[in-house]
Amino acid sequence: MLTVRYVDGLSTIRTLLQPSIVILRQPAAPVSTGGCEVTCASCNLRESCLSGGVPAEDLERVANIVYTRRRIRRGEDLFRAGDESRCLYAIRSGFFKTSLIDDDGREQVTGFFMAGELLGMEGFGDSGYKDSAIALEDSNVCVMPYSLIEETAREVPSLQRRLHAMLAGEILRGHGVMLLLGQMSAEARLAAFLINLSKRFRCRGYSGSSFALRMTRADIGSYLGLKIETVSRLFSAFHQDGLLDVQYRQVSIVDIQGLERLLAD
Amino acid sequence: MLTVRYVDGLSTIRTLLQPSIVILRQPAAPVSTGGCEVTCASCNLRESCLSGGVPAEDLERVANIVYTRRRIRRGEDLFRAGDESRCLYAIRSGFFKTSLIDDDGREQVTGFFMAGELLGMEGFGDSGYKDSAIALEDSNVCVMPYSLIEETAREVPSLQRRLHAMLAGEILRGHGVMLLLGQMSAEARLAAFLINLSKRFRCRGYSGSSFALRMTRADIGSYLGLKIETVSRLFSAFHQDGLLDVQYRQVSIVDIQGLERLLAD
DNA sequence: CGAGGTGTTGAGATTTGTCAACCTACGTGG
DNA sequence: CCACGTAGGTTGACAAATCTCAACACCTCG
Repeated sequence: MLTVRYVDGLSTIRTLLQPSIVILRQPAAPVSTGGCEVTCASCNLRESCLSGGVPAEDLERVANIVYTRRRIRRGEDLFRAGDESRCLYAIRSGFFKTSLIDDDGREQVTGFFMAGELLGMEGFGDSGYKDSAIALEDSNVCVMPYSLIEETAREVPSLQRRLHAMLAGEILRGHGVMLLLGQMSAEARLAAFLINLSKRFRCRGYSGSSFALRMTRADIGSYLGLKIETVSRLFSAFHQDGLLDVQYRQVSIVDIQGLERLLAD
Repeated sequence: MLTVRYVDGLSTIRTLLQPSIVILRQPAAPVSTGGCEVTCASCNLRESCLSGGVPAEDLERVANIVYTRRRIRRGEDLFRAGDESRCLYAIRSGFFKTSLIDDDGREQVTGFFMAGELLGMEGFGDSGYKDSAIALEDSNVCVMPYSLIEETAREVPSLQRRLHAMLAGEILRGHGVMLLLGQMSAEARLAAFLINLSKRFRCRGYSGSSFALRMTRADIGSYLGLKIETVSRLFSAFHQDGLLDVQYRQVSIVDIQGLERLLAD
């Protein structure tokens, strides 16, 4: 069974649809979003998204994978551990965190995701989601059922390659976080985190030196394996050392090279 | 370009082959390994491997993905960061670690892999391997070029599903390690590690309570984000607390429930 | 405009790391 | 087959990093 949720006004409604065959019959015409037609071909996030590297002639087939779009308000979840929905999500706008909660109630934030990035890759396969994705600001996503992706990937090799590359990239990102958590000092972890955010904002055309953090100190701490007091103290220390200006969530990187030097610790 | 290595006697020879077209022409008949014909259908690791869940009628097609087999001696690498070989490996026998080395020379062991498990999933996609896989004992692997896997996956949906499930599973495994590194005490990390090893040995028909560690304390420490002295002290403490018997690499779990209680710390 | 969530700072405790000495097993070569 | 060298493993004393607990400040949102 495939569960698709959509947001209708204030309430999140879960609707149980027929399995894939129904979805495969969807005409999948460009979905109108507030009167503005959007397809992959006209999306400025195309290259960083699932359609990246897919030649123009296959773009329409890829665009048809987008079964619908969803708006998620800040604080709401896109999916949650145990959900039966079997979809991949492309972030059109907004910001998310994903996290895993273990039997003893400990939360590990496993990643932060922004526009053009994919969410829900870990749910591919039989077992459904084991983690949750929560919007840290009002967001829009393209909803792509696994079944449709797989059907299309069988017929469009460039999409298949891209999908595999994205999955492999997510595995590698995980390895990088392991290295961060396993080998780096608290100072180096926060520096790496800020440098990474900075780069990702810059790639999207935003300022890489001045940005607002979308997450709390608790989220940062969980992601970096540190307590919030430690995170807070490190922000203060970086500020004192002239590496950045911080005012709550507003961060301006003053000395990026200074931050990079900290990575070695 | 696709690089395939094979072991011939004592030396590892790198042979540059033509790209995928050559490989696709391989007859891929059952490869003889020391006089014993092996295919996926007759392999007792089939269900945990890439062919898991693939119905009998498709098994031959999946078996044909195995381009060759390789023997890796203890200490040798199966692949290394920067290698151009683009293959997935199924471990037929033996034991491996994978690790990532950063610019400052820090090594993070990202996983330990045993018979029936896949290696090299993170290399799918364009960028090649960024990490290395090193044999911790003499090992045998099935070599499956990505190009062949992808071609077959387009035609055999059950294989495609399985592949995606394996990739997603590897992403999730990474999230679990993040939780371990980010939230758990040293004690809990080692306990979790031993419990995990125990389960995996048991699944393979070996004793889950008594086994030989294939890796050094340094490998364990790197994987768990701890120094070797800490790992060593924890082994001694577990021994003193009657949780296990340890003699260097030989471990016998005496009180598995006691170990499980430690997970909460 | 007030309450609760979020963030900061300090003092002291705890965990883990560092450095150093030493022990043990293994495998290599004589 | 034995001896020896070396890699791997253990233990202790001490240092350092990070956490804990507690008090308080700020800011945002209803």
